[in-house]
Amino acid sequence: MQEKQSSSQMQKNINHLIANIDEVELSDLAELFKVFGDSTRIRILADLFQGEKNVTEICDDLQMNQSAVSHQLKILKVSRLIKSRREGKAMIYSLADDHVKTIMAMGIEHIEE
Amino acid sequence: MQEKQSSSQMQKNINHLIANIDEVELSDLAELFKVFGDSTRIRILADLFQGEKNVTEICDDLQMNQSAVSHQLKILKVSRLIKSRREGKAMIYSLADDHVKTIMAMGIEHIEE
DNA sequence: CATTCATATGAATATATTATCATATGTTTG
DNA sequence: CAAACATATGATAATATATTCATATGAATG
Repeated sequence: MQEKQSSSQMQKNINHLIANIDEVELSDLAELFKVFGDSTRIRILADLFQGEKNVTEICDDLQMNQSAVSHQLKILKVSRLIKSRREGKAMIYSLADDHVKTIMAMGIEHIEE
Repeated sequence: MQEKQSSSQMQKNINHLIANIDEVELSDLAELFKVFGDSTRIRILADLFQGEKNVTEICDDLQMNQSAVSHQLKILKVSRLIKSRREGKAMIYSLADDHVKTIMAMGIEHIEE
């Protein structure tokens, strides 16, 4: 039976959850944030907030060379932050899910204080 | 006058907010995530979820040398993710605010899928 | 006030990461 | 099916980052 929790109760659970997280998960967590921690990659993510785009469009938007962009797209893809599909010659990239949005929104809140 | 928003409406605003974020803020955002993106630093943060601790305690918990820990504490401090106060000879560190918790919780949600 | 304890810091080394260049792969089209 | 277009990839060089070592700073205490 799932009881609804008060906000402060939920906060306590988060504390407990994180305080007791194992080393492997912490390492995965660091890896995840490392992916967000590069300005090329975060610019790609922000760009994809406008909607799905192919590689050429992303290069144009960021004013960066295609190879550099492709390398970073691969890292974002492996980390499951973006997904892709082929459309003819082009590869169309888009954000993988809403976690990307939430994580970035939290980050923005922090820096805007 | 502040109107309450539906969840989907809020999501749209976040999209718009991030899609139109300027280069400087994106760069700051990358810097912020870079701080989370190191396993020593994230282990320190997780350690501090148990409550405030001095440097020696953190070193013991992480089984790491004092200098390495101090260097990383400084980075966390400058990024305003932790705060410190002196207590006699010791320096007591603690998490700066709830954003750290929220950001890490979002990250954990992502990797646990 | 000299010593000890706790922490911080600078320099150096080791390691990791990114962008670039050259080229390969995959897809369409004449 | 050869050429053109779109993207991916491997190697390399440039740069950034973390840890270690040695030492400095700062506070308590006999």
